[in-house]
Amino acid sequence: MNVLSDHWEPQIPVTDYNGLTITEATNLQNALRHRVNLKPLRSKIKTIAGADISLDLHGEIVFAGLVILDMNDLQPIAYSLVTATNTFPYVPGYLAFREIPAITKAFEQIPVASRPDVIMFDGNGILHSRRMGIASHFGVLTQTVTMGCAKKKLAGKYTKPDSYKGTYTPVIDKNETIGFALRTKVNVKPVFISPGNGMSLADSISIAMNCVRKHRLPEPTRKAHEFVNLFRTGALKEGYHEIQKMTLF
DNA sequence: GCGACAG
DNA sequence: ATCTTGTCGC
Repeated sequence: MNVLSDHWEPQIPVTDYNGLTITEATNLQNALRHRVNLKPLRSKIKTIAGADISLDLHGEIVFAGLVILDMNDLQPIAYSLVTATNTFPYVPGYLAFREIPAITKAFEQIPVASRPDVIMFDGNGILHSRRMGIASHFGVLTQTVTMGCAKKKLAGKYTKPDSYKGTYTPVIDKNETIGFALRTKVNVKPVFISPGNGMSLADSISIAMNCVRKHRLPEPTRKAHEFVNLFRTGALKEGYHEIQKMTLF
């Protein structure tokens, strides 16, 4: 079956991009972009996960993970960690092909009943020249609600938001708003927020702001980065784990 | 041709 | 992304 076919429905996510050429990758992005859903979220979200990867010295082994947080207090309640072999090089605009295979593996390891309402990626959603950043790509493949939070701009133009925390400006490409530059900390470089799939532009900026605490990066992405690094250095083990809630008495 | 360029 | 030391500031 050809994944580029218009009639192909994503049931079992395609996660093997081994040997794909950039031209083929571009074609896949152009085929998937029409499947992105940017309608407003309908239900209130209870949990949100951060997704990220970490690489070993040579960049051959991928340590991937998702950390699920309770939306109320942004505390981690579970995490899923896996390793995978690296197959695709890093090419700006094609990050999805490098990270999605491993992240999908980690996602599928989470029991269906425990899967997060939203997944925040360390990268972009539609803030991409073909509107197909890693968050949108993953969201379409797995039919999940996703968004992106990148540390650097990938596409579009924007004016610097004011130095105050919580201010943001639109990132515009071809006369279209594709995301926002959000100041999460006073006098600190903004982060770039965009919807991935299953939510609107307004939803993405709203959720991002609700996930910011004391740091530049929103908690989901920050925790995901922290956990995959603990995994790479051996402090955490592969698998799906639930975190016991701290009881005070 | 030149500048830009997620992780 | 990863490696790497000190330093400035809350």
